Amino acid sequence: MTAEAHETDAPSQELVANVFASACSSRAAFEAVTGKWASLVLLALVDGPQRFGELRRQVEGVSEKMLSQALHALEREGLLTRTDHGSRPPRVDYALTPLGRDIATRLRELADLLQGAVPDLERSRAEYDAH
Amino acid sequence: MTAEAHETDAPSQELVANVFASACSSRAAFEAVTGKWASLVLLALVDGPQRFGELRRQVEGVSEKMLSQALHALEREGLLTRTDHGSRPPRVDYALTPLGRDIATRLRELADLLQGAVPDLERSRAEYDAH
DNA sequence: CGGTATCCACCAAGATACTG
DNA sequence: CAGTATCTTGGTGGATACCG
Repeated sequence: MTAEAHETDAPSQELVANVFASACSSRAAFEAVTGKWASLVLLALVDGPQRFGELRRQVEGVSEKMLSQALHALEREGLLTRTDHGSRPPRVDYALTPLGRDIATRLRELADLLQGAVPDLERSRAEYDAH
Repeated sequence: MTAEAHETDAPSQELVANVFASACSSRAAFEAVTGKWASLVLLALVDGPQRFGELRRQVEGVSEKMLSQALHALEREGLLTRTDHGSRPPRVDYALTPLGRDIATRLRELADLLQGAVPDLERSRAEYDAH
């Protein structure tokens, strides 16, 4: 199903996509994009293409397996492209597509917001934990 | 640690927060915010406060347990407030804080982007799956 | 360098039942 | 209505080893 139909017997699809609907494609894409590692990978690529190893080093804590999975998933969604130069030693570059760039830009804003709010966040947590 | 220190023996903290650093508070907040259910809850509250049951119905597929956990986590981060009216029958409202609203707004933009890109996403997936 | 394959531990999360 | 408690399982993701 391309978009959500809230009318019975709707003749055309494409009425309105809805992230809240568990069957909507945008919900799946949203979950893919906001995934633990996928979001950080998108973030890392905002400033330009990167190689596998560069990404691995930049995204602290990611394993090769998880990075590989995240890259495949994002490529599948059409958010990034994989370019194998077929050289020795091997060189593979990952770059954002236009859609990927749009999304990554929003994630960047989100991250900037949170980075700037670190003192607030820590105060709030401490207060909550103190009951 | 409040922010990341990339110099050895840095005398003051607060240099620069970095989502890529696994020990940075902003990374934890980022993961909390982009969590599967938390992000949808924030999204649902953009248009105003909601009750537990309303959220449960709007966020399709969420269980009471997961919703409860997500709400507690977001309250801890200071992104939403819980208001118990202490009445019978019980009524509890959840509303975004200013910071929560900022974050939810970015998530809204992200969701809008993805909802509008549904046809692209589905085409890309189909092409990828066909090898 | 840029990955894949396999094994396995752990925990996120669903189902269910119960309470104020 | 607004949750909490307990149990159970399947998938996530880390560790390790190996391949082009």
